[in-house]
Amino acid sequence: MHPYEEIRATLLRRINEGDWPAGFSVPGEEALAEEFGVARGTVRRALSSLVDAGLLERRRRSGTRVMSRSSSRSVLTIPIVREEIERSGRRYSFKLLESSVGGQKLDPAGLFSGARLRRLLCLHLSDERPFQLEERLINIAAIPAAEAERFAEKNPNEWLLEQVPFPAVRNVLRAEVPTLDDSRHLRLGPGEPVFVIKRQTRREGVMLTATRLSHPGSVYQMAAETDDFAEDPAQG
Amino acid sequence: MHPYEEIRATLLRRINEGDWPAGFSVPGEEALAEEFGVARGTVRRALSSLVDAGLLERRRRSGTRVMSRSSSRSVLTIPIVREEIERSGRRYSFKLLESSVGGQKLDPAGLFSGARLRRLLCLHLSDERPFQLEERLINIAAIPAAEAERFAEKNPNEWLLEQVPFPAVRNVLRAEVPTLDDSRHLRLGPGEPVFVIKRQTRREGVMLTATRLSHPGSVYQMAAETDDFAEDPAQG
DNA sequence: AAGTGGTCTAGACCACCGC
DNA sequence: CGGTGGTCTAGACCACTTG
Repeated sequence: MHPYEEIRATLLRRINEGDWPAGFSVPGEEALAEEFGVARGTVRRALSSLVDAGLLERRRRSGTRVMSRSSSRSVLTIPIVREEIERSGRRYSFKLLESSVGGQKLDPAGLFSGARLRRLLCLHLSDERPFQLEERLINIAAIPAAEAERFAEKNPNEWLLEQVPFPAVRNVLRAEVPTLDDSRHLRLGPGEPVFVIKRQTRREGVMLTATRLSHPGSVYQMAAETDDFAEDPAQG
Repeated sequence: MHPYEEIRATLLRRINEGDWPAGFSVPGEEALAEEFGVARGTVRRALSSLVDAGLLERRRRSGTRVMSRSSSRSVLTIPIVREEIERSGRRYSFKLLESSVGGQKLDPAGLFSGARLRRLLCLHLSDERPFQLEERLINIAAIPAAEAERFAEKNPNEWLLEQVPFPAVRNVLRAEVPTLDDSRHLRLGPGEPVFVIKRQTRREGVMLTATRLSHPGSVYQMAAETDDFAEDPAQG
């Protein structure tokens, strides 16, 4: 175990066991470096890790303080539909149900401020069973190739990742009563809700896509963990 | 803008514009340091940031490569119920509905491997309207004070955060048909689904709590963003 | 065996901000 | 103004893994 890991673990223990309660003013970096017998950079690295995790807050001149935990940050890993299905041992396929090109009438919420848009409705299947219904708007000005693309081989999701591999993404998660399209295409049980992800992607401030993904509630779930959860295996 | 930020932005552009496609072998840290005219530590910092974001992968001896984006990692911020409600300008209150102490019969899934458990059923209200139903199991061996606590002033959530401020957390999110308890307490509309969070917390490998949180689907949603989303404001 | 990334050091200077 | 954290440097040595 490296020095910075031990220092991180020590500081974490002091916080979680109440030695350093919320609001406590942590010794300066120079002082900690002396206490642990390391260079300032090493103790800084341990502190940074705890700042990223939301346990500490640093401010110039006034020093480092223990945060009161008002929220926890978990990492939500959002897989690619096809890979998610194939990893579970099922066969993936998709159908393009609707496709059109247009302007503001496709974007009632005004997210794209009037740009020309490609609209797609696409169903993703797991072993021939409906798994995800995707309704997507793509900004043609930002991604010109989106106007003519047929989406015959590649699904819109993966095609877009080739155009812009790592956009900035925002997801909103909801439990909803199925829409008409949902009921038509997802083959839901009676009373079954849908798990909805509303996603926006941007690159350098320009809105690229807005998407609504709906899934049968009985077959879909997402997991989110704090960074330390995986490194902290349950005891047998 | 600091050198490491500019370097990060440059590398990001090379990846997103296809100069460095998935699988591409990035020049070594020494070479990049020379290209940008900085110390190796500085270029390393930019690389680390992209590794954390999932864009790059580093391996000793074989070098740094561009990842193919098989998933995206978003940060899910999970607020404290009371603060979430009060921030929206409403009045928070809660009711302890059921409370008991027992062993394995409370834990059919066997998560706690037979430990003595405290079980709570608790309703959280926003302006007197049901907002969240909480069913929680607490490991008494790990948190002895949980056996006798009355939860009269503080709700279980916040009381536990005083005992263990920063546990490791795993959340599973689902859209579900309401259970009997949900319908009884959440005052749901006809056909309205519930948004369910199943949460486990651990500290140093020991399971602390297992909780099911259910919310009326019509009033609840969660948001998850990539790190760069906030820094990348939409254009007017 | 060698070359890559991973860690650490000792020091310098800067930027912010509370006093 | 002074003291804190923030950035950067130049160099050393280590650890892993692949050829």
